Amino acid sequence: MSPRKNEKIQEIRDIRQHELKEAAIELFGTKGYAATKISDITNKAEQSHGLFYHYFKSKEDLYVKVILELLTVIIGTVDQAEEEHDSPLKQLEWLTEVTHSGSLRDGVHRHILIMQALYSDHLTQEVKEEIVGKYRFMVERIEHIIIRGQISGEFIEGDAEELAVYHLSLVHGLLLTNARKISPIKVSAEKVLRQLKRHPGQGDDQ
Amino acid sequence: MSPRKNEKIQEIRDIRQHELKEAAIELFGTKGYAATKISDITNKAEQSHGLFYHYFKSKEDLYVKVILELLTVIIGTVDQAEEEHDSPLKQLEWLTEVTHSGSLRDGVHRHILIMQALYSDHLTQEVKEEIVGKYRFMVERIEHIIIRGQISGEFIEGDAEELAVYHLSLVHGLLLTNARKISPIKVSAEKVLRQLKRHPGQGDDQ
DNA sequence: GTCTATAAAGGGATAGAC
DNA sequence: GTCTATCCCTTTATAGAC
Repeated sequence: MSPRKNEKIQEIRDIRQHELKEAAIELFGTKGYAATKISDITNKAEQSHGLFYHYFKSKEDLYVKVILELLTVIIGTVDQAEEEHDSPLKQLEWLTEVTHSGSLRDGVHRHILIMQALYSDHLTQEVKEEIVGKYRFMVERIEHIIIRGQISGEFIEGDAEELAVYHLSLVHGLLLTNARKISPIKVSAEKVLRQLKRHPGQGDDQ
Repeated sequence: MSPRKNEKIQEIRDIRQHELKEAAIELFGTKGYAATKISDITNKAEQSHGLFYHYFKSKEDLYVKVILELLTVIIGTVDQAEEEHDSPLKQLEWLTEVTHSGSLRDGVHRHILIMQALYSDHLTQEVKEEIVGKYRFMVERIEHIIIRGQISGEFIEGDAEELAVYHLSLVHGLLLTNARKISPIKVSAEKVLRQLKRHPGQGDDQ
């Protein structure tokens, strides 16, 4: 078998796996893990049922791989926010916008999926810990941005961890609210950051 | 059969049904609808598997009944907030506290369950509309409280519907964050209402 | 009203042909 | 690498005895 041939085969493998992952993200994110059937995933990815098991050991295998990849991407987004913007306020504004952007396919399902994963109880202890660890790391990064914002005077005073929880809870709550189409609103980063931003003119002892 | 006897039988029916509903609320709320087995419910309620079908037509039947009842209870809580407190700010503070109170069993699972129901897609159109209708009614009630708070000058200006969505999203996001035990915090109504409360001293043109 | 046993269906996973 | 057919376990739902 020529090296050229191997390359081609590897390319096909990558494409098929990617198709399944993309389908899975949307389905897991909307229906949840338990309610999503293998056949739902393969149908959406336009593959046969059997082929699934050529690429993933099991439904849970795919699930865990997808979650961990998404967490890595999200952490990468935090990196990007810190690289591309100077002020902590601008960093969180940009992050918030990115999180809510991409009409469905992009950011939203991915974040919803992470939330569900953190909340689910069907994973083994080890896997769960790996996921929680990555998530915690992300929260800590937000926390540090908030601390720098407090020092610069852009953000209100208070326990940074608690403020991070309030901020992320609002972001995630809005994602869920917009995911179901009941009272969808255009999320604005400025409005999200209302609860974190310092109001000039009061207690300005900087 | 004496009337006394019928009463007794009815009482047993009510108790059994209630036990199943309570168990279902906790399980649906933590594991989700699809992942919850009938046997999970009957085990928790300490009943036999078969008895379930003596009280409910199906798993979905129980689910729908529970959701609709919970929505009625939540709307009743909004009524209570308006009866027992005068100022819109106090009303929302009280509601927020009540929602996050009751260490697990009480409020929290119930609200999480509602959120999941609004977001799920396995229900028939009619049932879904009934649920969404009740939920919308609740959101409108919050909206009206916000409008009154804007008139009284307690709340910031802006589209009341949008403000209601931000408020409820934060409340729900915090419920979810606290439900998984990753970074649990003591939710304070005052902090939740930071994003809604007017800051004295700026634009005070009342 | 309550239980155990069983039927019926659904869906995850595998086998084997192409 | 891909597909169809099938296995088999899990879970919903029913039957029938007590």
